[in-house]
Amino acid sequence: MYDALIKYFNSYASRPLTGGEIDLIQGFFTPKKLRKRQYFLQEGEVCKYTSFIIKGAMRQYTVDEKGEEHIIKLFLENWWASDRESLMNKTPSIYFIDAWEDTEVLLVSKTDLAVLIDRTPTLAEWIRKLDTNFAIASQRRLNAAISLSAEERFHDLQKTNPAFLQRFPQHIIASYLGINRETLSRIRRRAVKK
Amino acid sequence: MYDALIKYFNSYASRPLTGGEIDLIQGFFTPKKLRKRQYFLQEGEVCKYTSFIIKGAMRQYTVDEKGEEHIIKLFLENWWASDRESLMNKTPSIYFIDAWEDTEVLLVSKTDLAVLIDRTPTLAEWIRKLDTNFAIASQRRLNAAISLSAEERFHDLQKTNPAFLQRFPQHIIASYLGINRETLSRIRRRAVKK
DNA sequence: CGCGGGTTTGATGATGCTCAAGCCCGGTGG
DNA sequence: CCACCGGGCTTGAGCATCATCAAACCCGCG
Repeated sequence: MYDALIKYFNSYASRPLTGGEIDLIQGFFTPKKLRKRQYFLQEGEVCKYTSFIIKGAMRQYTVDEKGEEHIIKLFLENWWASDRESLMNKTPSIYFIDAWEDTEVLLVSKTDLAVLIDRTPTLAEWIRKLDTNFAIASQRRLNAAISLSAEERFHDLQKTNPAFLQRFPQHIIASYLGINRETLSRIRRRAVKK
Repeated sequence: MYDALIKYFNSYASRPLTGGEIDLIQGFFTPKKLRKRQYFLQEGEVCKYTSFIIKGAMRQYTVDEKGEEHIIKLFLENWWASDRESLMNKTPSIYFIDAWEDTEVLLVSKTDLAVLIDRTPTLAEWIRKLDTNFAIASQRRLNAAISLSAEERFHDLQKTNPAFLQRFPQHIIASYLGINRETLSRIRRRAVKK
Protein backbone atom coordinates (compact mmCIF):
# COMPACT_ATOMS: atom_id res chain seq x y z
CA MET A 1 0.00 0.00 0.00
CA TYR A 2 2.60 2.49 1.09
CA ASP A 3 5.38 0.89 -0.91
CA ALA A 4 4.91 3.15 -3.89
CA LEU A 5 5.07 6.22 -1.69
CA ILE A 6 8.23 5.17 0.13
CA LYS A 7 9.88 4.15 -3.09
CA TYR A 8 8.90 7.49 -4.56
CA PHE A 9 10.39 9.46 -1.65
CA ASN A 10 13.58 7.45 -1.78
CA SER A 11 13.98 8.26 -5.44
CA TYR A 12 14.37 11.89 -4.41
CA ALA A 13 16.60 11.27 -1.41
CA SER A 14 20.34 11.36 -1.10
CA ARG A 15 20.04 8.80 1.72
CA PRO A 16 17.19 6.27 2.02
CA LEU A 17 14.48 6.69 4.63
CA THR A 18 15.06 4.94 7.95
CA GLY A 19 12.58 2.48 9.42
CA GLY A 20 11.47 5.07 11.95
CA GLU A 21 10.85 7.64 9.29
CA ILE A 22 8.85 5.18 7.27
CA ASP A 23 6.65 4.42 10.26
CA LEU A 24 6.16 8.12 10.83
CA ILE A 25 5.13 8.69 7.23
CA GLN A 26 2.73 5.78 7.22
CA GLY A 27 1.04 7.18 10.28
CA PHE A 28 0.24 10.44 8.54
CA PHE A 29 -1.03 9.24 5.20
CA THR A 30 -4.47 7.68 4.90
CA PRO A 31 -5.58 5.59 1.92
CA LYS A 32 -8.70 6.44 -0.02
CA LYS A 33 -10.39 5.05 -3.09
CA LEU A 34 -12.10 7.21 -5.67
CA ARG A 35 -14.50 5.90 -8.31
CA LYS A 36 -14.30 7.21 -11.82
CA ARG A 37 -15.84 10.70 -11.98
CA GLN A 38 -15.75 11.09 -8.21
CA TYR A 39 -14.68 14.53 -7.06
CA PHE A 40 -11.57 14.97 -4.98
CA LEU A 41 -12.24 18.70 -4.86
CA GLN A 42 -15.04 20.92 -6.11
CA GLU A 43 -15.02 24.57 -7.01
CA GLY A 44 -15.91 26.66 -3.95
CA GLU A 45 -14.60 24.08 -1.45
CA VAL A 46 -11.47 24.61 0.57
CA CYS A 47 -8.88 21.97 -0.31
CA LYS A 48 -7.90 20.05 2.83
CA TYR A 49 -5.59 17.37 1.55
CA THR A 50 -2.79 16.64 -0.81
CA SER A 51 -3.15 13.27 -2.48
CA PHE A 52 -0.47 10.96 -3.78
CA ILE A 53 -1.71 8.72 -6.57
CA ILE A 54 -0.95 5.03 -6.09
CA LYS A 55 -3.01 3.88 -9.03
CA GLY A 56 -5.31 5.60 -11.45
CA ALA A 57 -5.69 8.92 -13.23
CA MET A 58 -7.03 12.31 -12.20
CA ARG A 59 -7.62 15.71 -13.74
CA GLN A 60 -7.78 19.29 -12.54
CA TYR A 61 -9.90 21.81 -14.42
CA THR A 62 -11.99 24.95 -14.34
CA VAL A 63 -15.51 25.33 -15.67
CA ASP A 64 -16.38 28.60 -17.41
CA GLU A 65 -19.73 30.43 -17.68
CA LYS A 66 -20.68 28.41 -20.73
CA GLY A 67 -20.15 25.19 -18.78
CA GLU A 68 -17.00 24.30 -20.74
CA GLU A 69 -14.27 22.45 -18.90
CA HIS A 70 -10.68 23.64 -19.26
CA ILE A 71 -8.16 21.03 -18.19
CA ILE A 72 -5.29 22.54 -16.23
CA LYS A 73 -3.43 19.44 -15.21
CA LEU A 74 -3.55 15.69 -15.66
CA PHE A 75 -2.20 13.26 -13.08
CA LEU A 76 -1.12 9.64 -13.20
CA GLU A 77 0.58 7.26 -10.78
CA ASN A 78 3.25 8.79 -8.54
CA TRP A 79 1.96 12.33 -9.00
CA TRP A 80 0.53 14.68 -6.43
CA ALA A 81 -2.91 16.17 -6.83
CA SER A 82 -4.10 19.15 -4.82
CA ASP A 83 -4.94 22.80 -5.15
CA ARG A 84 -2.02 24.43 -3.39
CA GLU A 85 -3.57 27.84 -3.53
CA SER A 86 -6.67 26.77 -1.67
CA LEU A 87 -4.66 24.53 0.63
CA MET A 88 -2.20 27.24 1.64
CA ASN A 89 -4.57 30.17 1.96
CA LYS A 90 -7.62 28.25 3.14
CA THR A 91 -9.61 29.97 0.42
CA PRO A 92 -12.33 28.41 -1.73
CA SER A 93 -10.87 26.74 -4.77
CA ILE A 94 -11.54 27.86 -8.31
CA TYR A 95 -10.74 24.38 -9.61
CA PHE A 96 -12.33 20.97 -9.78
CA ILE A 97 -10.24 17.86 -9.29
CA ASP A 98 -11.75 14.45 -10.02
CA ALA A 99 -10.81 10.87 -10.83
CA TRP A 100 -10.84 9.91 -14.48
CA GLU A 101 -10.28 6.23 -13.70
CA ASP A 102 -10.98 4.33 -10.52
CA THR A 103 -8.14 5.63 -8.41
CA GLU A 104 -6.33 4.89 -5.17
CA VAL A 105 -4.68 7.74 -3.35
CA LEU A 106 -2.90 8.44 -0.08
CA LEU A 107 -4.10 11.59 1.65
CA VAL A 108 -2.18 13.91 3.91
CA SER A 109 -3.39 17.14 5.48
CA LYS A 110 -1.48 20.37 5.20
CA THR A 111 -0.43 20.44 8.85
CA ASP A 112 0.57 16.79 8.91
CA LEU A 113 2.70 17.24 5.83
CA ALA A 114 4.37 20.27 7.42
CA VAL A 115 5.18 18.16 10.49
CA LEU A 116 6.61 15.40 8.34
CA ILE A 117 8.79 17.78 6.40
CA ASP A 118 9.97 19.30 9.62
CA ARG A 119 10.99 15.99 11.13
CA THR A 120 12.50 14.20 8.16
CA PRO A 121 15.31 15.87 6.24
CA THR A 122 14.69 13.57 3.30
CA LEU A 123 11.25 15.03 2.86
CA ALA A 124 12.53 18.55 3.17
CA GLU A 125 14.90 17.74 0.37
CA TRP A 126 12.11 16.18 -1.61
CA ILE A 127 9.72 19.10 -1.41
CA ARG A 128 12.39 21.51 -2.57
CA LYS A 129 13.14 19.39 -5.58
CA LEU A 130 9.49 18.88 -6.31
CA ASP A 131 8.82 22.60 -6.24
CA THR A 132 11.76 23.22 -8.49
CA ASN A 133 10.68 20.60 -10.98
CA PHE A 134 7.22 22.02 -10.94
CA ALA A 135 8.55 25.48 -11.64
CA ILE A 136 10.58 24.18 -14.54
CA ALA A 137 7.69 22.23 -16.01
CA SER A 138 5.34 25.21 -15.70
CA GLN A 139 7.82 27.42 -17.45
CA ARG A 140 8.09 24.99 -20.33
CA ARG A 141 4.41 24.43 -20.66
CA LEU A 142 3.74 28.14 -20.59
CA ASN A 143 6.33 28.63 -23.27
CA ALA A 144 4.61 25.98 -25.36
CA ALA A 145 1.19 27.53 -24.83
CA ILE A 146 2.38 30.98 -25.86
CA SER A 147 4.76 30.31 -28.67
CA LEU A 148 3.62 27.14 -30.41
CA SER A 149 0.73 26.48 -32.78
CA ALA A 150 -1.93 23.91 -31.93
CA GLU A 151 -0.19 21.31 -34.03
CA GLU A 152 3.20 21.95 -32.50
CA ARG A 153 1.77 21.75 -29.01
CA PHE A 154 0.31 18.35 -29.77
CA HIS A 155 3.61 17.00 -31.02
CA ASP A 156 5.30 18.49 -27.99
CA LEU A 157 2.90 16.57 -25.78
CA GLN A 158 3.58 13.36 -27.68
CA LYS A 159 7.21 13.77 -26.74
CA THR A 160 6.93 15.00 -23.19
CA ASN A 161 3.91 13.05 -21.92
CA PRO A 162 3.08 10.16 -24.24
CA ALA A 163 1.38 8.35 -21.36
CA PHE A 164 -1.41 10.92 -21.34
CA LEU A 165 -2.41 9.90 -24.84
CA GLN A 166 -2.85 6.31 -23.69
CA ARG A 167 -4.88 7.11 -20.62
CA PHE A 168 -7.13 10.02 -21.46
CA PRO A 169 -9.64 10.35 -24.33
CA GLN A 170 -8.99 12.85 -27.05
CA HIS A 171 -11.40 15.51 -25.91
CA ILE A 172 -9.56 15.69 -22.59
CA ILE A 173 -6.21 15.96 -24.35
CA ALA A 174 -7.61 18.67 -26.61
CA SER A 175 -8.77 20.70 -23.63
CA TYR A 176 -5.41 20.23 -21.93
CA LEU A 177 -3.75 21.62 -25.04
CA GLY A 178 -6.17 24.53 -25.23
CA ILE A 179 -7.73 23.49 -28.54
CA ASN A 180 -11.04 21.83 -29.32
CA ARG A 181 -11.87 18.23 -30.07
CA GLU A 182 -12.44 18.69 -33.78
CA THR A 183 -9.18 20.52 -34.30
CA LEU A 184 -7.25 17.79 -32.51
CA SER A 185 -8.94 15.15 -34.61
CA ARG A 186 -7.84 16.92 -37.79
CA ILE A 187 -4.31 17.36 -36.50
CA ARG A 188 -4.04 13.66 -35.82
CA ARG A 189 -5.32 12.77 -39.25
CA ARG A 190 -2.69 14.95 -40.86
CA ALA A 191 0.01 13.44 -38.62
CA VAL A 192 -0.93 9.89 -39.61
CA LYS A 193 -0.86 10.67 -43.33
CA LYS A 194 2.82 11.44 -43.30
CA MET B 1 21.80 48.94 -0.90
CA TYR B 2 20.71 45.82 0.95
CA ASP B 3 17.77 47.50 2.64
CA ALA B 4 15.30 46.46 0.00
CA LEU B 5 16.43 42.85 0.26
CA ILE B 6 16.21 42.72 4.05
CA LYS B 7 12.86 44.42 4.03
CA TYR B 8 11.71 41.96 1.42
CA PHE B 9 12.79 38.93 3.46
CA ASN B 10 11.19 40.31 6.58
CA SER B 11 7.91 40.69 4.76
CA TYR B 12 7.87 36.89 4.42
CA ALA B 13 9.05 36.13 7.94
CA SER B 14 7.11 35.34 11.05
CA ARG B 15 9.98 36.87 13.06
CA PRO B 16 12.30 39.61 11.79
CA LEU B 17 15.89 38.81 10.83
CA THR B 18 18.49 39.28 13.56
CA GLY B 19 21.54 41.50 13.13
CA GLY B 20 23.73 38.45 12.73
CA GLU B 21 21.53 37.00 10.05
CA ILE B 22 21.52 40.29 8.21
CA ASP B 23 25.31 40.38 8.24
CA LEU B 24 25.39 36.84 6.96
CA ILE B 25 23.06 37.64 4.11
CA GLN B 26 24.96 40.75 3.12
CA GLY B 27 28.13 38.74 2.89
CA PHE B 28 26.64 36.40 0.33
CA PHE B 29 24.92 38.82 -2.01
CA THR B 30 26.96 40.93 -4.39
CA PRO B 31 25.63 44.04 -6.12
CA LYS B 32 25.75 44.40 -9.88
CA LYS B 33 24.54 46.99 -12.34
CA LEU B 34 23.10 46.10 -15.72
CA ARG B 35 22.65 48.57 -18.56
CA LYS B 36 19.52 48.48 -20.64
CA ARG B 37 19.69 45.54 -23.08
CA GLN B 38 22.57 43.93 -21.18
CA TYR B 39 22.27 40.17 -20.86
CA PHE B 40 22.02 38.57 -17.47
CA LEU B 41 21.87 35.16 -19.16
CA GLN B 42 22.14 33.99 -22.75
CA GLU B 43 20.81 30.86 -24.39
CA GLY B 44 23.38 28.10 -24.17
CA GLU B 45 25.04 29.45 -21.01
CA VAL B 46 24.70 27.77 -17.66
CA CYS B 47 22.95 30.07 -15.20
CA LYS B 48 25.19 30.67 -12.18
CA TYR B 49 23.29 33.21 -10.14
CA THR B 50 19.91 34.18 -8.89
CA SER B 51 19.38 37.92 -8.95
CA PHE B 52 17.18 40.03 -6.74
CA ILE B 53 16.06 43.23 -8.44
CA ILE B 54 16.64 46.38 -6.40
CA LYS B 55 15.69 48.75 -9.16
CA GLY B 56 14.84 48.33 -12.81
CA ALA B 57 13.07 45.88 -15.09
CA MET B 58 14.08 42.61 -16.73
CA ARG B 59 12.63 40.06 -19.09
CA GLN B 60 13.07 36.36 -19.77
CA TYR B 61 12.39 34.98 -23.24
CA THR B 62 13.14 32.40 -25.89
CA VAL B 63 14.09 33.07 -29.49
CA ASP B 64 12.66 30.75 -32.15
CA GLU B 65 14.13 29.70 -35.50
CA LYS B 66 12.62 32.74 -37.17
CA GLY B 67 14.39 35.01 -34.71
CA GLU B 68 11.14 35.95 -32.94
CA GLU B 69 11.29 36.59 -29.22
CA HIS B 70 8.71 34.98 -26.96
CA ILE B 71 8.52 36.65 -23.58
CA ILE B 72 8.12 34.11 -20.78
CA LYS B 73 8.37 36.35 -17.76
CA LEU B 74 8.74 39.99 -16.85
CA PHE B 75 10.41 41.18 -13.65
CA LEU B 76 10.30 44.41 -11.68
CA GLU B 77 11.64 45.56 -8.31
CA ASN B 78 11.58 42.95 -5.53
CA TRP B 79 11.37 40.05 -7.95
CA TRP B 80 13.85 37.26 -8.52
CA ALA B 81 15.29 36.59 -11.94
CA SER B 82 17.06 33.36 -12.84
CA ASP B 83 16.64 30.21 -14.84
CA ARG B 84 16.05 27.64 -12.16
CA GLU B 85 16.28 24.77 -14.56
CA SER B 86 19.76 25.70 -15.71
CA LEU B 87 20.78 26.69 -12.20
CA MET B 88 19.66 23.43 -10.60
CA ASN B 89 20.81 21.00 -13.25
CA LYS B 90 23.86 22.91 -14.45
CA THR B 91 22.55 22.53 -17.99
CA PRO B 92 22.75 25.13 -20.75
CA SER B 93 19.76 27.43 -20.62
CA ILE B 94 17.15 27.64 -23.34
CA TYR B 95 16.25 31.18 -22.26
CA PHE B 96 17.62 34.67 -22.50
CA ILE B 97 17.34 37.06 -19.57
CA ASP B 98 18.22 40.71 -20.03
CA ALA B 99 17.63 44.14 -18.55
CA TRP B 100 14.92 46.24 -20.13
CA GLU B 101 15.82 49.30 -18.10
CA ASP B 102 19.11 50.17 -16.41
CA THR B 103 18.89 47.79 -13.50
CA GLU B 104 20.54 47.12 -10.13
CA VAL B 105 20.52 43.60 -8.82
CA LEU B 106 21.97 41.58 -5.96
CA LEU B 107 23.50 38.30 -7.04
CA VAL B 108 23.77 35.08 -5.10
CA SER B 109 25.16 31.77 -6.30
CA LYS B 110 23.27 28.53 -5.97
CA THR B 111 25.53 27.11 -3.28
CA ASP B 112 25.62 30.31 -1.27
CA LEU B 113 21.88 30.55 -1.32
CA ALA B 114 21.66 26.94 -0.14
CA VAL B 115 23.96 27.75 2.76
CA LEU B 116 21.92 30.79 3.69
CA ILE B 117 18.69 28.86 3.65
CA ASP B 118 20.29 26.20 5.77
CA ARG B 119 21.47 28.64 8.41
CA THR B 120 18.51 31.01 8.66
CA PRO B 121 15.07 29.58 9.36
CA THR B 122 13.50 32.79 8.09
CA LEU B 123 14.91 32.15 4.65
CA ALA B 124 13.82 28.55 4.71
CA GLU B 125 10.34 29.82 5.42
CA TRP B 126 10.66 32.39 2.67
CA ILE B 127 11.70 29.99 -0.06
CA ARG B 128 8.83 27.66 0.70
CA LYS B 129 6.36 30.48 0.41
CA LEU B 130 7.97 31.80 -2.71
CA ASP B 131 7.80 28.43 -4.40
CA THR B 132 4.19 28.07 -3.43
CA ASN B 133 3.29 31.49 -4.73
CA PHE B 134 5.10 30.76 -7.90
CA ALA B 135 3.19 27.53 -8.34
CA ILE B 136 -0.09 29.34 -7.80
CA ALA B 137 0.75 32.12 -10.23
CA SER B 138 1.86 29.64 -12.90
CA GLN B 139 -1.35 27.72 -12.55
CA ARG B 140 -3.39 30.86 -13.04
CA ARG B 141 -1.40 32.12 -15.95
CA LEU B 142 -1.59 28.75 -17.64
CA ASN B 143 -5.31 28.75 -17.14
CA ALA B 144 -5.51 32.18 -18.73
CA ALA B 145 -3.35 31.14 -21.67
CA ILE B 146 -5.45 28.08 -22.37
CA SER B 147 -8.97 29.21 -21.72
CA LEU B 148 -9.11 32.93 -22.52
CA SER B 149 -9.16 34.80 -25.82
CA ALA B 150 -6.48 37.36 -26.66
CA GLU B 151 -8.73 40.18 -25.52
CA GLU B 152 -9.62 38.51 -22.24
CA ARG B 153 -5.98 37.79 -21.51
CA PHE B 154 -5.14 41.44 -21.93
CA HIS B 155 -7.84 42.55 -19.52
CA ASP B 156 -6.70 39.88 -17.11
CA LEU B 157 -3.21 41.35 -17.25
CA GLN B 158 -4.56 44.84 -16.62
CA LYS B 159 -6.02 43.53 -13.39
CA THR B 160 -3.24 41.28 -12.20
CA ASN B 161 -0.13 43.21 -13.30
CA PRO B 162 -1.00 46.79 -14.19
CA ALA B 163 2.59 47.83 -13.47
CA PHE B 164 3.79 45.90 -16.51
CA LEU B 165 1.77 48.17 -18.77
CA GLN B 166 3.56 51.20 -17.37
CA ARG B 167 7.04 49.83 -17.64
CA PHE B 168 7.19 47.78 -20.82
CA PRO B 169 6.34 48.81 -24.38
CA GLN B 170 3.39 47.27 -26.09
CA HIS B 171 5.24 44.85 -28.28
CA ILE B 172 6.75 43.29 -25.17
CA ILE B 173 3.36 43.03 -23.53
CA ALA B 174 1.95 41.49 -26.69
CA SER B 175 4.63 38.84 -26.74
CA TYR B 176 4.08 38.14 -23.05
CA LEU B 177 0.40 37.57 -23.81
CA GLY B 178 1.20 35.35 -26.78
CA ILE B 179 -0.33 37.67 -29.38
CA ASN B 180 1.27 40.05 -31.85
CA ARG B 181 1.77 43.80 -31.68
CA GLU B 182 -0.90 44.71 -34.17
CA THR B 183 -3.53 42.59 -32.50
CA LEU B 184 -2.78 44.20 -29.15
CA SER B 185 -3.00 47.62 -30.68
CA ARG B 186 -6.46 46.87 -32.05
CA ILE B 187 -7.61 45.40 -28.75
CA ARG B 188 -6.61 48.57 -26.96
CA ARG B 189 -8.41 50.74 -29.46
CA ARG B 190 -11.59 48.78 -28.93
CA ALA B 191 -11.16 48.99 -25.16
CA VAL B 192 -10.81 52.77 -25.24
CA LYS B 193 -13.92 53.26 -27.34
CA LYS B 194 -16.18 51.88 -24.66
C1' DC C 1 16.59 67.27 -40.40
C1' DG C 2 16.78 62.51 -40.40
C1' DC C 3 16.87 58.37 -37.81
C1' DG C 4 15.31 54.64 -34.72
C1' DG C 5 12.05 52.66 -31.85
C1' DG C 6 7.56 52.19 -31.14
C1' DT C 7 2.56 52.32 -32.52
C1' DT C 8 -1.30 52.41 -35.68
C1' DT C 9 -4.04 51.17 -39.70
C1' DG C 10 -5.66 48.56 -43.63
C1' DA C 11 -5.91 44.56 -46.71
C1' DT C 12 -5.53 39.75 -47.02
C1' DG C 13 -5.20 35.07 -45.55
C1' DA C 14 -4.39 31.14 -42.36
C1' DT C 15 -5.60 28.95 -38.33
C1' DG C 16 -8.66 27.21 -35.42
C1' DC C 17 -13.69 27.53 -33.69
C1' DT C 18 -18.75 26.59 -34.15
C1' DC C 19 -22.44 24.06 -35.54
C1' DA C 20 -24.45 20.15 -37.53
C1' DA C 21 -24.39 15.59 -38.97
C1' DG C 22 -22.86 10.91 -39.14
C1' DC C 23 -20.06 6.98 -37.66
C1' DC C 24 -18.19 3.53 -34.54
C1' DC C 25 -18.41 0.60 -30.68
C1' DG C 26 -19.57 -1.38 -26.38
C1' DG C 27 -23.28 -1.95 -23.11
C1' DT C 28 -28.19 -2.57 -21.81
C1' DG C 29 -32.67 -4.00 -22.05
C1' DG C 30 -36.65 -5.71 -24.62
C1' DC D 1 -30.48 -11.45 -30.96
C1' DC D 2 -31.40 -7.08 -32.21
C1' DA D 3 -32.54 -2.19 -31.23
C1' DC D 4 -31.19 1.49 -29.08
C1' DC D 5 -28.40 4.54 -26.48
C1' DG D 6 -24.33 7.12 -24.90
C1' DG D 7 -19.75 8.35 -25.28
C1' DG D 8 -16.30 9.29 -28.15
C1' DC D 9 -14.37 10.31 -32.71
C1' DT D 10 -14.62 12.15 -37.46
C1' DT D 11 -15.98 15.15 -41.30
C1' DG D 12 -17.65 19.19 -43.69
C1' DA D 13 -19.18 24.05 -44.35
C1' DG D 14 -18.96 28.59 -42.85
C1' DC D 15 -17.15 31.99 -39.86
C1' DA D 16 -14.45 34.61 -36.26
C1' DT D 17 -10.22 35.56 -34.55
C1' DC D 18 -5.81 36.51 -35.01
C1' DA D 19 -1.41 36.67 -37.84
C1' DT D 20 1.10 38.55 -41.72
C1' DC D 21 2.66 42.03 -44.69
C1' DA D 22 3.12 46.65 -46.03
C1' DA D 23 2.80 51.38 -45.27
C1' DA D 24 2.41 55.42 -42.63
C1' DC D 25 2.71 57.95 -38.47
C1' DC D 26 4.56 59.71 -34.14
C1' DC D 27 8.04 61.51 -31.29
C1' DG D 28 12.33 62.08 -28.86
C1' DC D 29 17.14 62.72 -29.90
C1' DG D 30 21.62 63.40 -32.00
